[in-house]
Amino acid sequence: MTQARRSYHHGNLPAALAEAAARLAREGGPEAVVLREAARQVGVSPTAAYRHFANHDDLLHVVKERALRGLAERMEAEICAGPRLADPAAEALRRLRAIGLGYVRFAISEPGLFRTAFCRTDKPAGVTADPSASRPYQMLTEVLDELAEHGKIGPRRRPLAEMAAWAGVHGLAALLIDGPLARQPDDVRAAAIERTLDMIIAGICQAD
Amino acid sequence: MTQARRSYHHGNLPAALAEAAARLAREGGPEAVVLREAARQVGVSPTAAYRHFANHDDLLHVVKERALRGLAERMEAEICAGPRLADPAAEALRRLRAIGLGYVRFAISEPGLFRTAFCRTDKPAGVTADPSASRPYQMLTEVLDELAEHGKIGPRRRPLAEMAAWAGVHGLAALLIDGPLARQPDDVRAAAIERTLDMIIAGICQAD
DNA sequence: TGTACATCAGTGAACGCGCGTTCACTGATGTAC
DNA sequence: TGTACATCAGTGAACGCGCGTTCACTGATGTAC
Repeated sequence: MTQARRSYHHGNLPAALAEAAARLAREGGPEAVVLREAARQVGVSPTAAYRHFANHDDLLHVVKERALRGLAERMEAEICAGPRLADPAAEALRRLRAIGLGYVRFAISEPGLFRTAFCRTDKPAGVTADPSASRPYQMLTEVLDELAEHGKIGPRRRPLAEMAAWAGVHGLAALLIDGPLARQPDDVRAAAIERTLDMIIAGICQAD
Repeated sequence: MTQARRSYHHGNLPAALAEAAARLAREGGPEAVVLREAARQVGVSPTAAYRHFANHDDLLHVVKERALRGLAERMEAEICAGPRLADPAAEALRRLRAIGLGYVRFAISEPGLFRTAFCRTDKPAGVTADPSASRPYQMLTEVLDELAEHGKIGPRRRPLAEMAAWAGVHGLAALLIDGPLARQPDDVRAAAIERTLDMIIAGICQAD
């Protein structure tokens, strides 16, 4: 895989194991992250993994953080995909929608990783530990602040708007991956995404 | 447990096993639904379960349907909890909110069952199979139709409003059970619920 | 530059565990005459 | 009412499986003199 110098026995086992584990998560979700299988794929004995990871949960934890990073990147990418608007309020609205769209698109294109990003682990990770420290959450807060600044969100409605918006896209992702929207034709799915994003934006942007 | 006639060896093993399995799900979610443990709790050999359930997935499936029924009942109860309003549009709005509140309250009070209700099984169950056939979904559709009838929802916004509303409460439930709202103090959780329900209602009820 | 030694990444065999599932069976129940 | 028999709910032992994890080890790497 990596052409890094093979100075040591393997070269870079921790990274190789994490990558294999991430691949398992990608294909089968958090349940598929099996320490022995990751070692097998790397061509190493299971014991070797314990040189670099405390235990199975530690490995899963690493994959989880990686998945959260992937989600964040997708959201940022979606923001950058569209043209910046001149009107600052309109630009903030565009960004809010882009963030939501990135969230749900990541969930659709990488359901295994998405499920892993929000799976239960012993150690709390990323979002679960302190969401406000995570990059995507900061972007969301920023956008909502701007909307409030430009009068799109009433002062009394500003608090916890992050959670409301998050709930909307998270639920949408769940319905699309596992739920009733999973087996719907693509046009219905797309329409449901539009309708839900509309709901979120209209429901968030309200005077007091 | 049940004082039913002990006409047969056990009396009513299928029901007893389903009940035990439901108890496991209630306490530990879908992962905790273990066929051998259910048999153990009922005081019967694991083999006996196979007289009444095709396999493990079949048992889980039964618990899942049961959980979905519990969710539906909670939603109905929440509708009945409040006083009926004279104005039909206001009454429809009240019901919409009550349905959402019932959904999230069930998730909070019975997280294990809630997670089981939406867990993945081989056989598609209840909601997943055909949501429109389920009782709560019908209630939701009914309420939304009334709102559209009274001009609260524009005709072009009516389609897929069910999914948008569902996404909102489902995501909220997820954030409250596993996510960032799980470890927040009760007042924050309550405020987040209010804020999200407000968002859903305002976002659903819009003219074209 | 060469050698002795400490370090540490990886091995191989084994552990206990608990699961879902199957087998041939037992013994209680209900039924036909 | 009594008896022979079919039915079928439940037993007990065992299966293979794959997991996470631990043990004492080997052998390659880097380092001090």
